[in-house]
Amino acid sequence: MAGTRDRILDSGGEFFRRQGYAGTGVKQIVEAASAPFASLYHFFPGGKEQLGAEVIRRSGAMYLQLIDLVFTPAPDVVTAVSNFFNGAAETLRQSDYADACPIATIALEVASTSEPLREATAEVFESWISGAAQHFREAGISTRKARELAIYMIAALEGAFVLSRALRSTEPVKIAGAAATAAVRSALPESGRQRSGLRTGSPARR
Amino acid sequence: MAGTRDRILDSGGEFFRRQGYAGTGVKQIVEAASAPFASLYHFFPGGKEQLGAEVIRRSGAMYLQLIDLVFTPAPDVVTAVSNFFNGAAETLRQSDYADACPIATIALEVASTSEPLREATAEVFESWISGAAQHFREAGISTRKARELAIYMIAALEGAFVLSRALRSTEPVKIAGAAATAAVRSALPESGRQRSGLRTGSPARR
DNA sequence: GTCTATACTTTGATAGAC
DNA sequence: GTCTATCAAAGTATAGAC
Repeated sequence: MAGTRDRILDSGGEFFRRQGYAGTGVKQIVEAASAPFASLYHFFPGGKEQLGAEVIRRSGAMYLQLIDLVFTPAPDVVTAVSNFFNGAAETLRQSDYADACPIATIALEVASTSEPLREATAEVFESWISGAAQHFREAGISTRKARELAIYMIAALEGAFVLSRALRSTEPVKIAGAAATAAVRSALPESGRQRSGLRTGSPARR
Repeated sequence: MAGTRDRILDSGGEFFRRQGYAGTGVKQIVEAASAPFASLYHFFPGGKEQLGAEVIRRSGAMYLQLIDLVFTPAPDVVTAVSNFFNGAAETLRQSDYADACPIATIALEVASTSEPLREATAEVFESWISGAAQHFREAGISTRKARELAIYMIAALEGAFVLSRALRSTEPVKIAGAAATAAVRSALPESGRQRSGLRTGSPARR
């Protein structure tokens, strides 16, 4: 049984992802969370903005776990990237194109309207970039190139989400996935193209 | 002197792009447009949603013109793509990371909340895809591959916008631009890699 | 087409009893 | 921590005179 505070955070996360930050009312959030209205301001004295910031960081941390969950067991990074995009496409389809990135809508909304929230989204994106880059480095890619690939992969996914949700088609995600996969493959060191996922000699991750 | 109706559309476009659809009030729009409040419902009997739909289509048409404006005079499509991303990065920087895609924020907001607006964003994205694909075809790329490249380029740009606005850095746009440029280059037919922009024998465009 | 005024709803947020 | 009641403000939208 999740606590009231957690239920509010979960509920907020769902609404913000699907309807955006400005488009979601705090009353709607607490109602769906089966929480008393006053609890919102009890747990989040900073009101909607504090709730938004915590939702962003919480959703961001969960998505980072998902990245690791896909990359770690994969035989190599190329397969991991492919699986990542394929999984995203499947989630998109199953949710009727509602569930894509948990913070992209908020990120665009608040980028020029709320510094605290903008910073929260920036921290999350930075954590994803670091996380993905780490996996690329472990595949033998240079630090600099690994970060570029990570930024590029996340950008391709985010942009594909925008198109796929608007067009109601998984085509953009699939095309972006193919492109990202190809980019990662061509960035692998020669020796790594056959067994890129090998983690011999690497210290514990992160 | 622009008409009242046009001023309202322009004003709405600016606010929607920067603050999103739900985050912008109609009063704010007409006030900034120096238009009487009643004019809004005179010109847009469908209220905010009709205004939103027209803003989306209007902004989309203008951005399509921008695509053509960048691609047409470029010596080749590779240069065109590079210029396109560089221009976007410059606009982003000059506007303090406020002006990126005119409809991306709205697109994510309405994808699961308003079918009329979602359809408007879908039409716009489809027009951009067709427009960009046309330029790629003229460079000798197959119809199917040209569409894929167009989708991919737009997705990379949209996603890079999300990251760049959140991180307040042009790095993502530049990295995505480099990747998109490379993808287009490698898709060119052998004979076209030296003189890809040559439009000999092509019929009038669009 | 524009003006003033207003209806109605929802918003985020608070007070005070329990 | 939760309840009920309530607040002021902002939201969209409309009416009717000019």
